[in-house]
Amino acid sequence: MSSNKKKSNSVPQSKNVDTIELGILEDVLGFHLRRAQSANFRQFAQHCGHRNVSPGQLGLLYKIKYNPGINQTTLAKAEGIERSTLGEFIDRFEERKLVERRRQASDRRAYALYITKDGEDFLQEITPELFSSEQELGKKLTKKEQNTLINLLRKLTASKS
Amino acid sequence: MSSNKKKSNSVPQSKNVDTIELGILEDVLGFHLRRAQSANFRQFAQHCGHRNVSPGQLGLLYKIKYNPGINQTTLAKAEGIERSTLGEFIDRFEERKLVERRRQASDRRAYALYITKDGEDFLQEITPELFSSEQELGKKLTKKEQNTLINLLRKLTASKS
DNA sequence: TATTGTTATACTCTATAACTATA
DNA sequence: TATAGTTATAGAGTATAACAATA
Repeated sequence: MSSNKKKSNSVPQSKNVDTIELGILEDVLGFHLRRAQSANFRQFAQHCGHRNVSPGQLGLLYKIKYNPGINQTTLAKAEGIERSTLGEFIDRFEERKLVERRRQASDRRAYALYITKDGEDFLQEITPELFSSEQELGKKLTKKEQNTLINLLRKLTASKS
Repeated sequence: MSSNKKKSNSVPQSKNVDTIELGILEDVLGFHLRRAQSANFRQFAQHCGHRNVSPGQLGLLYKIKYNPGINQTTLAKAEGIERSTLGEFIDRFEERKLVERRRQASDRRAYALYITKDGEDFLQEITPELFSSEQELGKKLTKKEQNTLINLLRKLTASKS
């Protein structure tokens, strides 16, 4: 190593992640939402990753649990995804015996979706882990701030103004 | 259609998206973050979609602009993605002449990244469209609420407690 | 040996379009 | 004709592992 280069310099060789300049992004809500979502994903993976579901999949399971008999088109709309996309998720849930499709006499085109016993057990097991993930995610905020945040996000996405 | 079925019923055939039960999800921050992010993505697509960049890509472009000479490993860490993933984004930016890789005499393994003139122009054009997207995203909140929301998200993701 | 970046590969999430069965 | 769901296909974003060049 030549003498005019120092390995330990007061200026770090690579900028610290904490000190990267964000410029205009600093005031862009969408940017902060993405970043928060990313943090959430990380916590979720850490606490619930071993269950082999994504946050989105878990959301679907809860929605099926709380809306028994819902059909795929309705659920897809509620999730903001295409029917074809949802169908594949339901396929995988069915393979894992977490969800059941039942044909309806009233409309034999549609499936009514139900959480199975295994699905209920699965949710029972993952729920405390989800709460751990939530706690870790929100640990830099007071309880009051967490409530404020959730309320603002609810208001942001409310379909009725 | 048999007489014991009514087409127009007081109960809608498919549940309204607004009325789907969320149960426990109602109080899960991660769920609301995902939903807000999804709303953001929709607004972004509507206002900036014709520019052929995703919110994540645009974030990278701004970061390169505001951190000229940053290297790929540092940028990847700041973005929370793998070097290999980032490399592909930079490839595409370079093909579009938005970003330039320059070899450094000081460390010939690394590239220093710079926004090009075309990249600057691109950002200049898209920025007002991003602001429109932001405005639409935040329109259900007062200006004060928007500020509160951003501050809470900043606090949530702050690396220093 | 360690680090920067690339390449090859694969998986998940997503959409679009064309299709079948049913209404 | 319209709707519920499936299938085939494609593209974006992501990661892992192995590699070359350089430190």
